[in-house]
Amino acid sequence: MQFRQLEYFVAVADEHHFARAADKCFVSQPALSAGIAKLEDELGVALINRVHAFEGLTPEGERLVGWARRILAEHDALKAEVSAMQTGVGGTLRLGVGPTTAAAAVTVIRAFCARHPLAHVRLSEHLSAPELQRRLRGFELDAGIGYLSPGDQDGLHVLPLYEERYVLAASPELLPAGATQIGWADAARLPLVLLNERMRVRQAIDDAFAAHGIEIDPQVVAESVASLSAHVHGGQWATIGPHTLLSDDGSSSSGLRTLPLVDPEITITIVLAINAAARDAAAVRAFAATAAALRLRERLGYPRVASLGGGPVSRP
Amino acid sequence: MQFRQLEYFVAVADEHHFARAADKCFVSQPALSAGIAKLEDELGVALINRVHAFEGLTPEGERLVGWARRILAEHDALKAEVSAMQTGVGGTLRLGVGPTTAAAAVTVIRAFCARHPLAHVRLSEHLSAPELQRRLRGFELDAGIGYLSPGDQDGLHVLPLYEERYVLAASPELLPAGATQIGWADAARLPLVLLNERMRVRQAIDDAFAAHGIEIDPQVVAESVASLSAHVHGGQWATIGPHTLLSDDGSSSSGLRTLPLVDPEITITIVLAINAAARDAAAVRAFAATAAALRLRERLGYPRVASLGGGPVSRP
DNA sequence: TAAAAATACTCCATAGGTATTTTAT
DNA sequence: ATAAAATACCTATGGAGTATTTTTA
Repeated sequence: MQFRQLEYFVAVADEHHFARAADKCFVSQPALSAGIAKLEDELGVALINRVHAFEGLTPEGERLVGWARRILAEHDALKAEVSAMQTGVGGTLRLGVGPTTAAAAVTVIRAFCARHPLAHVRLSEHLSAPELQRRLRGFELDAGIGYLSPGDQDGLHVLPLYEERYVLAASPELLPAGATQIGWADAARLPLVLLNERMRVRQAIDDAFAAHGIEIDPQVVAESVASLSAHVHGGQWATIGPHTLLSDDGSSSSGLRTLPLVDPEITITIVLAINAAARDAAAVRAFAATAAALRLRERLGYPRVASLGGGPVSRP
Repeated sequence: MQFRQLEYFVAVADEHHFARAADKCFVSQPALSAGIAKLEDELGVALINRVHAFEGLTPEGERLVGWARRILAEHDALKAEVSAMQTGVGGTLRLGVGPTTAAAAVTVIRAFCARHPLAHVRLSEHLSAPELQRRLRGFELDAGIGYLSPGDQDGLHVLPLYEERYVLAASPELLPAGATQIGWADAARLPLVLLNERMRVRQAIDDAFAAHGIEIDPQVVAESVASLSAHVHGGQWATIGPHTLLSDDGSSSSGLRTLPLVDPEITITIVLAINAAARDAAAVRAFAATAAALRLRERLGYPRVASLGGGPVSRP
């Protein structure tokens, strides 16, 4: 068995196509076919169903591709360990982030890259919590930032980063004059644009409404925070989202107001999650250390100072 | 980089000798030397200090040998996964056990081998708690049974197995007639043979004595439970140890008596520990599942039925 | 016909063998 | 002299290339 053959196998599993996989591996198609055949021969089991075209992995292949990814990830980690000892932490960290965690991710990535100039980060964004977990467990990602319910932490290392608070954002004219906060029942009476029901944020919001016996039916259902912002800035809708994304930071001071939602105040803990088997890799250790040192709970805590501009403000 | 080269490197790290390492790998000494040289060349770093004989690993080698062991372990795990799917769980599980956990180990191993006839177990015995941890973390062992203090569990998966209770064992003539238990202060007045101070068991015993302001100075200090038994069966000494090893099970009914030690009763939790990165291997999963299913806490609980013979007794 | 994978075949890089040398104890 | 590792040199396995075939859509 060779590392090369495992790469071929994983490439085919990813590309669903022998010739494309071969391109990705910078070898000819017959070379890749031969490599896969050799691997199957050595293991004594078919990995890929193919009659005259790719038709998916066999059950054995499905199981083994995870091991192949793991071994390749640790092969990379070994090589990265050498350069980490010689020229500092380098290599590429594959980071997945949840749909509403951009602020935290940016903060950590900025610090990480500043401290480790040779390191690179490859971002996978807009990952739902289950997808984030799947990719972490399958060694497709090195680390992830997002929601993770306590029951989903098996096999992962979890470092809590900060608590996400929920706020309502809208043009001032939609809101009661002079209000400094708003209850869920009042929020339900506004024309709302919300994320779709598959997102963890939305589920938390629905739960908060449900606690008041309210079933919400937003006028607009969106798929990204950018879309939320666009709708809200038009002035016709209000939205609900994490304070890290909706609080006015001065850069887009279009007269938008944000009010903390109360009764109840809901929070979601945003964590850094790492596959337990991958945490020893140099870049992963460094990323986790950076994230821990940032004390995001203080930097991204609510309430933050609005209209000061210039990003997060650290408070004693 | 090839798996073979990593094997060569690990073999040299283990054997401290190129020719012996080559034997272990079933290749000629020059082939092994060339393989190591190739690996060092590819990584761009010296792994082994040698002028005209082996002189230890370089700092880089020291760090990388752990990665090499890990990758090789997972290489084995991948191959084992195939046979596990085809012919059931097989391969060899490298199990480390602490100095006084034979009873638990035997019980689990018996069940594991019965359920998975193709699987083999390679035992490393008499491992101190720190050594057990070191080998688990260094991928030299797949699983371990022993003591593990809560602070030492980072990077390991821990499954509590049962509570070890401490008893005093001696010939009846050394003990107060009719006693059903004995206090630490009374135990201190007997001629004692104990394990040495480096063993976790002994430390717990010393702590219990210390709670009464007693500093113990046993007449005999031994290194194995077998030695304890031999001394105690001679009739001149009493000893203190875990109930699983000292309680009379009928097979050696030489008139020995065991009394539970009280004031205080001390217990130590015996756990199954697994490297977090190794727990997905088929044999390791199977071993952990077997151990969990055994409900050792009930089977090895104290007090157990003495003088019935025939091993552990399960109680409702 | 076009597209996808396997087959045929050639080539050469390299892992591994044996024999020998180098160097230190 | 002995032991340990490196070097020299040879062999052959097999990985990778190009060209081609096979098979289905």
